[in-house]
Amino acid sequence: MAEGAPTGAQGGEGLLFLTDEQLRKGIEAMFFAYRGFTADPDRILANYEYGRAHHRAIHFIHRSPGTTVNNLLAILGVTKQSLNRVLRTLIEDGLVESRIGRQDKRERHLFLTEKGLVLEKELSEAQRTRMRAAYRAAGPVAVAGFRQVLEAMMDPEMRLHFQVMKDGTP
Amino acid sequence: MAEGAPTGAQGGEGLLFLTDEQLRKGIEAMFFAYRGFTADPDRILANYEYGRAHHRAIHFIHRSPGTTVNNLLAILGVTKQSLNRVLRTLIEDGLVESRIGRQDKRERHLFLTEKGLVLEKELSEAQRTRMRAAYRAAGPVAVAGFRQVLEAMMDPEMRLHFQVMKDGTP
DNA sequence: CTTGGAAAGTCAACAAGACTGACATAAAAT
DNA sequence: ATTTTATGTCAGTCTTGTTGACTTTCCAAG
Repeated sequence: MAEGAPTGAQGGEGLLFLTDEQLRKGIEAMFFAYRGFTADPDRILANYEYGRAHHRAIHFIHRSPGTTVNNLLAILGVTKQSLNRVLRTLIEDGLVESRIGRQDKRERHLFLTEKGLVLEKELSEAQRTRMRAAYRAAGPVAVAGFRQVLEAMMDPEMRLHFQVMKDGTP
Repeated sequence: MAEGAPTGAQGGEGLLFLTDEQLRKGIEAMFFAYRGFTADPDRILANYEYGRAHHRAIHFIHRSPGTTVNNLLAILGVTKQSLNRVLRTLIEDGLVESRIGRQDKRERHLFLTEKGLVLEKELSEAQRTRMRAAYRAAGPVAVAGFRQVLEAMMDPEMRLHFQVMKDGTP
């Protein structure tokens, strides 16, 4: 198949096509696609001397302005020390602003600055361009399936973070 | 999914639903799903003091027994120094066998040993189990779409590596 | 009001896994 | 005979992750 659509054994109820071969192809597809998925931002980040960790922080701060460090930790699944190093450089470089919480002054609320928004846009537009091309090539029905499988593949805890974000109310 | 499937604007020709919002959801879905995708093998590898790099080498050697180092380099997209470090430990530990080529004696052909096959099976079964659950939950049509979008997202060069592998003739 | 504990930050040390660059060896290709 | 290719290796660097120990701030419960 030049396409990855299970051809013959598919009609029934989605049992026959779950061969180890089919699953292995899915696994490799994830591997190769994720490489493509990160390739464009990685190239951009190299120009700024940042890495993927910076991109992730920028993405989720943009996604949920005012989010706390702890929130970010839960989403990113790294240690606070690791995140802190990244955040510190972003704050020093003036891409992220950290505001002490008004109710709880222990918390830091994170926002992108103008400069941060510029880099965010550069990164996300590169990534969206590839995603858009893939979506266009595959078509709407395929995209719906793509999203369904990805969501089913997440850890339940991550699925919550994801779903919360889906309706735009962080 | 609860939704994620573009509902209204989808019927037409797959243009209207490509909003930045939809694309951003796809980007986050990739991020969270890839985390789930690697979580189970990562846990297993930790017990053996191996990392993801070892898993990748094991996977592709299993996939294409007798593959050369150069082949592996092209597929994995890392430097030879990086791959060599991983291969060396796998060979030392008796998981991988390196045989000098018969036609071209410069080449090393790589094979999993019995021991290597055991770890490969443990890793791939964990990964397949998650993939199988996701496929079952989403259904065959979704799986076809999943594969289509992933393939469209790959770099063209990687797509070649992937397609070569799809028909079982490495 | 005092104290316990949570949230955040910091410092230090370390490891995996990527990178570059330089160099070595063997064998194939020219 | 020379060049190119395939592989391996040494040395050094960078990013990003880890643990562990410790401090500061501050909310909240006793």
